[in-house]
Amino acid sequence: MTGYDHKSIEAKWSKKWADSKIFQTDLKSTKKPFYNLMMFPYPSAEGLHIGHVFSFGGPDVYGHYLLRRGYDVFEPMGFDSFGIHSENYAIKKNTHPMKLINDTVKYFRDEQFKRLGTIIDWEHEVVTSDPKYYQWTQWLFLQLYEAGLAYRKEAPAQWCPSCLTVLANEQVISGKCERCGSEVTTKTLPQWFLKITDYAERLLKNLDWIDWSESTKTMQRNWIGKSEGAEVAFETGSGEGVTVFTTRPDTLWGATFLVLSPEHSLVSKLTSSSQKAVVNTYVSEASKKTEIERVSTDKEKTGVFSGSYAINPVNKSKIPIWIADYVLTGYGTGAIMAVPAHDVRDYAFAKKFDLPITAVISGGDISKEAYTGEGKLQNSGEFDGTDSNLAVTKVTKWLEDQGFGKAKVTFHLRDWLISRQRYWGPPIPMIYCEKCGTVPVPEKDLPVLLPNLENFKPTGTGKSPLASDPEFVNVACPKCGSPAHRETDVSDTFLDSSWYFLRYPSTGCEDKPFDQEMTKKWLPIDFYSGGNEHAVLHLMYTRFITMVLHDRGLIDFEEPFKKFRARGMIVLGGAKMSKSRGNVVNPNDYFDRTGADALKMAMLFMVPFEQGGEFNENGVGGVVRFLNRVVKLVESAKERPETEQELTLKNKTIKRVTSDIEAMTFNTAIATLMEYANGLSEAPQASKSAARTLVSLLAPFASHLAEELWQSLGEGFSVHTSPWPTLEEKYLISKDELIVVQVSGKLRDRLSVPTGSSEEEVTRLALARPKVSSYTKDSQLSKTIFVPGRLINFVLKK
RNA sequence: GCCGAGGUGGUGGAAUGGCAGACACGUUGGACUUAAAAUCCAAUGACCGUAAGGUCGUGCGGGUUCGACCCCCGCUCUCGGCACCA
Repeated sequence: MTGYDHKSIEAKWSKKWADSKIFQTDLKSTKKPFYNLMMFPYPSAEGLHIGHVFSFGGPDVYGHYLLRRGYDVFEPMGFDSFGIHSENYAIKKNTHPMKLINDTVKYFRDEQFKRLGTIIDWEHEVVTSDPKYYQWTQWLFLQLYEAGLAYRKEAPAQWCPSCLTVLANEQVISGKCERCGSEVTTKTLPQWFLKITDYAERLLKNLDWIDWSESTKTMQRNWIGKSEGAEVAFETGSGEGVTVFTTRPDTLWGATFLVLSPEHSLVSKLTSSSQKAVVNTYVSEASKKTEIERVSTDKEKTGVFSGSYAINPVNKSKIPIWIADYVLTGYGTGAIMAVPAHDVRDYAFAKKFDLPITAVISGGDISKEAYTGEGKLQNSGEFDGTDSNLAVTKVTKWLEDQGFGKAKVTFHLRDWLISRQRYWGPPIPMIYCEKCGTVPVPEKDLPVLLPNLENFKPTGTGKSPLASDPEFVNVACPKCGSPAHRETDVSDTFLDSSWYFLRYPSTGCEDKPFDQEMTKKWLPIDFYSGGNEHAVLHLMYTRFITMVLHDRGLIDFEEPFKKFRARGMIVLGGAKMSKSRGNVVNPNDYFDRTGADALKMAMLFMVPFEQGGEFNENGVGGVVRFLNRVVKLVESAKERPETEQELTLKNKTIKRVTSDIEAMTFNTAIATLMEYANGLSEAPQASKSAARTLVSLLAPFASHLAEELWQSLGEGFSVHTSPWPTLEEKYLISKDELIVVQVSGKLRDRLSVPTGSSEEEVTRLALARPKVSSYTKDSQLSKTIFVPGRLINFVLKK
């Protein structure tokens, strides 16, 4: 395919841009700061694939656009280089991650990123595995510890048998490891947790006002999973009370047995001697099951009788206590009151073990199935006849008065488990001393350097490879000086990325994680974009960390990202691109064959940015053809006044492209540019003025080519000499007879407007007009003008 | 099961309640060429018709409206998230 010489043009301009530092923002002197952030990648084996061109290209177009609107745009980039992804790749390559990471970062940055034509400011690069960075990740951990938000607990945790480490709740998807897809099992180890649950209510509440993609907010809301109900205490014969959580206190009179999870702390105490053997067997078997086996809904319920009984406080009936793994340890109190008549799970359990079922809500037929709908209470003492939906609050209040229980809010969100029994991460900066107990590493001793271990592979024993290095482990206690040992687990990669956006403006800072002045000036982030696969991972963690730093008085905002938009994903063969699936498309081929400009534009033209979709290389040729046509059009442009047709088209184009870029609908922005070029091509020669506008509007998308074309039309870098075009004249009504048919939806009205009226005039006339009910069937063309608060629809009559 | 987003030509996708299918891809025909590629021009939702023109068309069934891809009700399918969360 012949055409413009993309190779030399792109090489020429990326060099000139780099040499002149044109896209480096002077962070101190800026007047109109705009922090444009994209989720940074982890530099693993595959390199950037074509999906990255899409996900980085889109927000970068926005950055280019803002520059031309006069903003000082800061668009940094970095690498999330710690973590299991990178470590696993090193293992596969039989290299050491410390060596490997430099090569991969270099490849990503120099061979791939820098060819894209972005406005990324590489002077502020952040690499999370750099001690200069992770020193502050460790500092962050100490901050959390000081705030009482980091604690160590021996607890059963979700263990990935392939990654050989425990995982946070968020990193287990349908019982499988988020990273490798293995079914997780349970392992009990001492673990460090961060108390994100303390922030559950705030994390939920702020979702009401932050400007984020609705899809992301919904996922977070569901994940936080607030449910309101009551805690009720049941007495047992042994003197140990069992507290349960329920969202249906109105069904309390129908509770015919209690169920404890196998890990519940009272299991052994409440097991009678005759049941001991059975219970022990059941509990140990439950612990061996994988998460998948335990939670699969279609599996038959299992359980054993503990041998003891509890008293239902509301009707004093004696009910048996069972142990079953359909009750989860980590949710609520780990124990439930079973109301088989009105809960499908309890119903199935009661049927299987032949336990009594008592209906306490009218409606439904409990001989067939559980009735979970609404109705009137029955068999419920003084509450008989009350509507069940009203009874929830009434009974809760009554329980409080009687001292049986209290209102309680429970969240699905669990504390964030950050311990990883792996090598490639920042060591958790804690020391265990026999005399002083758990002692944090003093800030002055940071970073706790990750030792260069030859044998860094995961052990699978539940201990990190760091435990095998005596030089690392043995340390003097910072408090008393006596022999002590270090924590040997490293922290979760998501802790690294939970604060990286704070570091970018302050990368030079040696003595603190982020500079106060810079942070005030540049944060919170004006615009952030990335994938929804991080909705409950990275995006939840960053919000939590930001709130903590805010509460500690270190920053003055509590939400890190003013605006967030989730981009769609580019898939191939219906699947996410990954090396293991063998469906990775490398952009470098296209850089050589068609140029980065064409590739980036083609990707953005292919599918709506927030939706994503299937990669199809057929579209790339179309964009190349378009760019070639633009080159010809600009080359043949003539110095002459713009025609009326050119003017009208220009106004329409500027309007549309501007609003499309702001709405991240790049596909329609590009279509509009194509229409503009097509329209200008109708005349033998376009005017130079029109050509300039076209090039200016094209610049964010095909930056190298536009720069080259701009040179042929004028002087200097386009970013300085080609501001974003604005509508020079008001949107004029081109020809006579305009009729308004509709104002604000239902109202119907008609009026003629003189030729040459501006938007304002038409609007004023329309609003001043009393409404008339009439309708023209011969109305042919229409256009809409937006006036604050009202939509006015004009129909042009032929 | 629950929550969310969707269903429009051969394909990707456009359309504040107002000409459905913008813009592309593909296909077909034509021009240029010894030929091909590239490029340019034309056609391209389906059906009927030589044509002018007509009929039907946005997952299915209803409704609101002068007018519905768009709003409302009920279904259905696809994709994403959550899931024995009490």
